[in-house]
Amino acid sequence: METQDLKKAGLKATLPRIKILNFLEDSKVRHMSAEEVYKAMLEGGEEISLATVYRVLTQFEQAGLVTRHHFEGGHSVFELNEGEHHDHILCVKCGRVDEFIDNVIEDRQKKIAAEKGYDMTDHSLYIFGICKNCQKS
Amino acid sequence: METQDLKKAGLKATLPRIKILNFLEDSKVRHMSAEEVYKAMLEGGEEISLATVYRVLTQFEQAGLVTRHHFEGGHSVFELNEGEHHDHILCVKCGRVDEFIDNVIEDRQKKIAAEKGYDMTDHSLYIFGICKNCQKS
DNA sequence: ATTGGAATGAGAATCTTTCGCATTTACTGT
DNA sequence: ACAGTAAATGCGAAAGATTCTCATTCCAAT
Repeated sequence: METQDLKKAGLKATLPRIKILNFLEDSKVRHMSAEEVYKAMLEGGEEISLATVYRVLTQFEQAGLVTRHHFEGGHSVFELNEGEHHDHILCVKCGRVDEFIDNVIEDRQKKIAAEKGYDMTDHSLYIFGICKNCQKS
Repeated sequence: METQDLKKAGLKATLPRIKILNFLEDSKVRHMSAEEVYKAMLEGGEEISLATVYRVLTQFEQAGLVTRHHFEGGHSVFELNEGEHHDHILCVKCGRVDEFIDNVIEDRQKKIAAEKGYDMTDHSLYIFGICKNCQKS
């Protein structure tokens, strides 16, 4: 029940929040912009305002339910937090996204932050390249 | 002579481009938004249009003269390419930016790209944390 | 000096995201 | 179940960053 998840996260279980959370959980696509969530809701016959989608996604982010990624072109995409932390590798030609976890890198980052006198809170790592498919063409 | 640098980069040596390149080279600050470059030019008594600043910075990016970073809040900053590649660690409180290079991480990235079948072209790594100064307060 | 094509200036337009405020909704105690 | 209250939503307007349009100007090769 999503209601429980929301309350656990300290959020009132309102209809828009339940619908959006549901949608993110059911969606096959892992990275969605606010606009895409909004459109998908409308197509699903749900009445919702774009402003609310933004508000809810921001709240979800603060509550730790989703992660916001800043992509090119000045727009953000959101990703439901499930399973472990991971980083991304993406194809600059077709936009394909893969995920990976690498403990060596994770550890080095902590070490570097410490060396520089930082108390590390987070990090963001993207590898860009050309995926197997796009290399053929 | 900046004129040469521009021509080498395949760009016509126009006044706005020369002025902006000059400014980036002389500036103490390494990371500048288009708006900041624009304001600095105006204050320096140079007549220039904001649209041109954007155009020129984008061209510089394509020509490999500068690197564009996508920061929070949906705005970009530009950094003159000089010296070696490096990554960034930044303070989430005061916005301070430090730089670092770590060959262990660089190597792991190449390895990961290869494993996933990607031909790696680039990467982007940011560590976020609280800097020494901000930890006190 | 002349000229064709690229670059610029100015402001409008676009895109993403946020804000303000009137209305509605969800939780609390009755 | 019911009313009260604070929080959440919808809507359109607004903001901020970036891009576009097109008339004018500049560069560089002749």
